Amino acid sequence: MLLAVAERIQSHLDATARAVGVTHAQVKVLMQLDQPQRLCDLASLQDCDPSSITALVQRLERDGLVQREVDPNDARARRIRISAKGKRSRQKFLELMGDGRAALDTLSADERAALAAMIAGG
Amino acid sequence: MLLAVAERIQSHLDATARAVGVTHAQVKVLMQLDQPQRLCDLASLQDCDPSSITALVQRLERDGLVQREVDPNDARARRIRISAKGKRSRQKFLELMGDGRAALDTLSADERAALAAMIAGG
DNA sequence: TATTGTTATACTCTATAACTATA
DNA sequence: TATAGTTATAGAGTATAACAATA
Repeated sequence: MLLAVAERIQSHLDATARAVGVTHAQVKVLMQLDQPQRLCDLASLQDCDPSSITALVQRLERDGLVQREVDPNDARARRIRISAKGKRSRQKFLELMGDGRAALDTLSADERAALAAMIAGG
Repeated sequence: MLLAVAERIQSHLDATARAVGVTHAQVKVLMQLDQPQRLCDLASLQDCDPSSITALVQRLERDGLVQREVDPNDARARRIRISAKGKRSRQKFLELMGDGRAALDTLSADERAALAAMIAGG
């Protein structure tokens, strides 16, 4: 049941990202770029392999949503910075997404009550 | 916040599926095979393109988790049936997954209360 | 030597378009 | 003509392994 809700939120998230012209994974990265982040830090935050982030960031850069710059403190590292276009995409996504409550709209009152009790009592 | 919980459940789901040696998408299909299903019905249930299900089922069949048979009522259609091995994988997944409550364990009591209120009142 | 990141490669999921076979 | 399914192709996400540059 909790799983069904998670699936529904996930679908809502995917659809919203698509409406903005980005993917779910790309949005997750954009969300973490309030400050420029090193690539390895992004990998830690997303709990995935650095090579995956390299690929992801390459697509974000290709689409003009981020810029890469050398870390002034470590010539090995790259800092990823969100662009103006990236900020617009992120903002648009958040507006469309709301707080995710829309994903609960398909649940009945009974289902919502049961779910709330489960979470509160978990 | 709701989104964070959904992400956490999603991760738990992915990790559990991986532990059983299948993918999240494959488990979702196995869950819908209490009765044999036609491929086009699986596509509807998963809300995805039939060609995606064709590919997915090919991998499930390769791994011995399902069998395909011609629908006796329609020579165009194929019925997908879960195998004994598939049932064991599904069972193991459900046992490891529990009811998904484990995904809530990282939330504080305050967070859980806030989330429960949001769901109940949504 | 250890860390940061990239490249090469491979696999899964997904979609679109063109196709075959059957209804 | 419409429906069920497949194949070809492509793009995204992910991982492993081997590698280069820097610390």
